[in-house]
Amino acid sequence: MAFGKGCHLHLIDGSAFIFRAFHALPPLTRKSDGLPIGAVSGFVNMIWKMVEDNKGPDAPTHVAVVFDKGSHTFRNDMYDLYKANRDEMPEDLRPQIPLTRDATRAFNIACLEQEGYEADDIIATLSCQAREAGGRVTIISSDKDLMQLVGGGVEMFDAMKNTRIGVEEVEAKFGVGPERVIDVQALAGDSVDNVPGAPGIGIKTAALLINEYGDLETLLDRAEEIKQPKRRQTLIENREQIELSKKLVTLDCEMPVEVTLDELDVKEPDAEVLLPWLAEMEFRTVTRRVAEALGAEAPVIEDKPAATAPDEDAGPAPEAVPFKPEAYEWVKDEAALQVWIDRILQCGWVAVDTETTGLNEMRADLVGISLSVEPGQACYIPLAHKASGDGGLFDDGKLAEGQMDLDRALAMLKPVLEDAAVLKIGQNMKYDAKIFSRYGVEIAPIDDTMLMSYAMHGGEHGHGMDLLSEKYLGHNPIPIKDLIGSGKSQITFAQVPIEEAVKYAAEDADITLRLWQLFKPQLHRARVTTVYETLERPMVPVLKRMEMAGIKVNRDTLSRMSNAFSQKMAQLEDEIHELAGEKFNVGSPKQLGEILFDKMSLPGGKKGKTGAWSTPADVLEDLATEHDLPARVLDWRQMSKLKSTYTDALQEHINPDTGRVHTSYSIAGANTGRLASTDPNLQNIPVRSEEGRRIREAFVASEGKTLLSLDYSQIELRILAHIADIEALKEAFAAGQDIHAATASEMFNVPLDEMTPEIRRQAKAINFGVIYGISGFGLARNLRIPRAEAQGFIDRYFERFPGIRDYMDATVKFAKEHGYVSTLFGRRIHTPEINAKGPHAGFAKRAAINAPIQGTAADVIRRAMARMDPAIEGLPARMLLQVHDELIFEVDEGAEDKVIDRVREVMEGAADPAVKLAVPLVVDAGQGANWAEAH
DNA sequence: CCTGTCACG
DNA sequence: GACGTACGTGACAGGG
Repeated sequence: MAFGKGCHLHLIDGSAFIFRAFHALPPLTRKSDGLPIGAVSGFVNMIWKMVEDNKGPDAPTHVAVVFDKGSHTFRNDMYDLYKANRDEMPEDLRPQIPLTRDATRAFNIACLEQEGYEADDIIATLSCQAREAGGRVTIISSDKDLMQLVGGGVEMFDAMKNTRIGVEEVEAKFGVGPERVIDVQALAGDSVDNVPGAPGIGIKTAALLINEYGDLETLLDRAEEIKQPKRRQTLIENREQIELSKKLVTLDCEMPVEVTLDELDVKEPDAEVLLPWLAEMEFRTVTRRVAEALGAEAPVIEDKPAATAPDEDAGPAPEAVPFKPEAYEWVKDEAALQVWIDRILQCGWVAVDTETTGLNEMRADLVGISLSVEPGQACYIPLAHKASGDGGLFDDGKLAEGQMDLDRALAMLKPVLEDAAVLKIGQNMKYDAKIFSRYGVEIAPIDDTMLMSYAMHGGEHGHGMDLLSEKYLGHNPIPIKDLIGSGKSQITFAQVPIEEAVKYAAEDADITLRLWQLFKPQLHRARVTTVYETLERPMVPVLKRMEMAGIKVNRDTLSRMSNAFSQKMAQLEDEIHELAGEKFNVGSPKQLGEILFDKMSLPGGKKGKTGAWSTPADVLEDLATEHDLPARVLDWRQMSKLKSTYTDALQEHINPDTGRVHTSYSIAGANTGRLASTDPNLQNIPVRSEEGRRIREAFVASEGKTLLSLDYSQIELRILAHIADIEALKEAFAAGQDIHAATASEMFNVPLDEMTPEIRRQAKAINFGVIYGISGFGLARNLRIPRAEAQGFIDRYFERFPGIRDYMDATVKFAKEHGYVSTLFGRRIHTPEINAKGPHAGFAKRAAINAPIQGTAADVIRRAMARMDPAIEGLPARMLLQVHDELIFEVDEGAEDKVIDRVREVMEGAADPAVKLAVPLVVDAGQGANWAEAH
């Protein structure tokens, strides 16, 4: 196609780009043979982006990539020191130079280079030709040496910063228009290219002089008139050198190029050439994308690591991209953010991390966001960092410089974060999802490295990011303490200087991305993909909604109770002091022990590790039969516990904005698969004692609504019956019998209709003991009976239910062989201590026996929860709390029965279809205006 | 920061 | 033969 008016030529400065890419990007290597290809990869991505982006009205009609050829040019003939201070080309870059040319040809783009000339001269010549032909030119480069070409239809574009450079930008840089740039450069010189210029004169002064005299020649001719003696002398003395410099910096617009503009017309890449080449380079992502765009099938790239690569479990591979905090980008404006968004859309995933002012997701404010799409490449977008102030009373709280508008950044990111085609990767994503949600962004879909670790390594170690990074990437991240301190002098992340924040925050995203790349394929090999996808990951959106909903807590109720407890405690305290004959701190076990066991010489005292007397409740209970003082202390302790932990602390947790209490569930906290509730813990609200149970009256349904409580009846015993395959238990459950009574009947040969509460109580204790990995000692203590008697019960139990012992033995044997035990749904709980010697051994054995039972129950309710939202969709109900075997809902008055039916169906059928339980799951339901009534 | 105690399933 | 033992959690107070 002939080049002429209306045509648009793109000239890509290939040499400059790969140099910049080489230094800016992490040293990526080809997996199969370790060939360094980081710069080529950056180049290919840039080219592909240009191809993709340039389909609009401003699309180029002609394009070429221009390279330097050789190191000797006509400038060296003029000045032998030209570019003489250049370092040797880095060893890892050298092999990438020819590959870049191959890449250009593979994309079917003209590849230009000419002996004796620099790429800049080719660009200059073609630009001039194009301009004369009436066309437009975009030079893809940020090289200042090319800025003299800008103007009259020629502009530049910085591909790495994604910014265009026009006349204004050139003026901003050089202080003169493009046509006078060479004059300024001639005076200022250039240390990079070793252009001498005028000593002592920089760009600022040069621009000043040129603007005053019009151009370099006039300036030099009239140098005598310069007022400043030093400048005058310099210009006069160095005239020759300055004139040489101008020749060096002036690009040759009339060199003999070997191509015509017409030959540079844009051509579609040939899939049959391009795809095999990309595959050979092992660029997985871009190969896939190009194949999609060209409607061709992506060639298979074998995932064949270098022969020297170690086993992936042995630690980080040696070719791993190193961590370089200085490579992380501080995103300051929309253009820079847009570059990241484009990269994310191109690769289809992104690691995301938010920085906030605190750990409470319902109260913390967003301070910044970090992103990473490739190991070693991450950015931080600061949004609400404060300008450095003393943080004191007179700190004006102004925002620091270099930050995007928060709303604007979120508006730009929202489509990506909510894009179903872009996977968002996080470490403990529930936290970030809640933060984003408060800013109107519902992040999805997600992957969570913490939960991947939990699925694969539950029981082996914790799943915090610092630990995972150290263990699996061999990298110790910057501790947050280094930035915000700890204790009293702790500051918020908003007060951290942005330079530091970038290194910390971007590193977190980088680490998360690397962990994800490592874990993702391992999930499958560890056979826990289903566990992760059905039991862990679905908890994130479900718990997010529950936690954000919160539960209404009546402050007045708590406050009144608190006062009542205070009065009662004061009264008890007086009585205790009276009985003791002296005043002491009742709340101090140490002081209490001294009163009881030293002063009063009561029996049964034991000392703990610290040498202080131990005064647990059971010891005091024994003493209470004979003495008033320990009985009063027990009452006091109950009051004290209820007051401090519940009536007082709970009030502090009422969110002032919502009037509700928002707990936070840890998905990966408990080894068995149970959730854990924190800040506050709503899974241990009192219920067993009458006084304690009244705390639940403060947990209320909001106006016009009702609280529902649905809980699994005896779920762990049912699971035991199934797993250990105990006929008698299964039958009792199938018949809907009272399981503890049935156990008692079987063990003690008492007909059900003659069952006494006492016998049933003992059987109940044994049933629980079995689940916990029974021991004579433990049962004896629990039932307060002699150890021999307890052992007799156990023996009899195992006689009647031999399958239980078989299950226990088999489970321990499996754990010893494999190092883990499994739930019915495939969750693995590792038991690293199982082969330990000494007292640890007993613990580990019982934990191994208990884990599949407790864990399966945990899996069941997780499955129910994952299905619950769609099941109750359309009903005026929402799920608020989970307490291991119980779910709490808030529903509109009148909808109770309908919701109970639907929820019960989901809960009772939660094991289906993955596991066909040999026992029915039964759910009991309650309702009321508060939790005490509903339970 | 650790220990003891006690709230829950 | 002695030792130490129910399983899983989290929060608070005391004390070093």
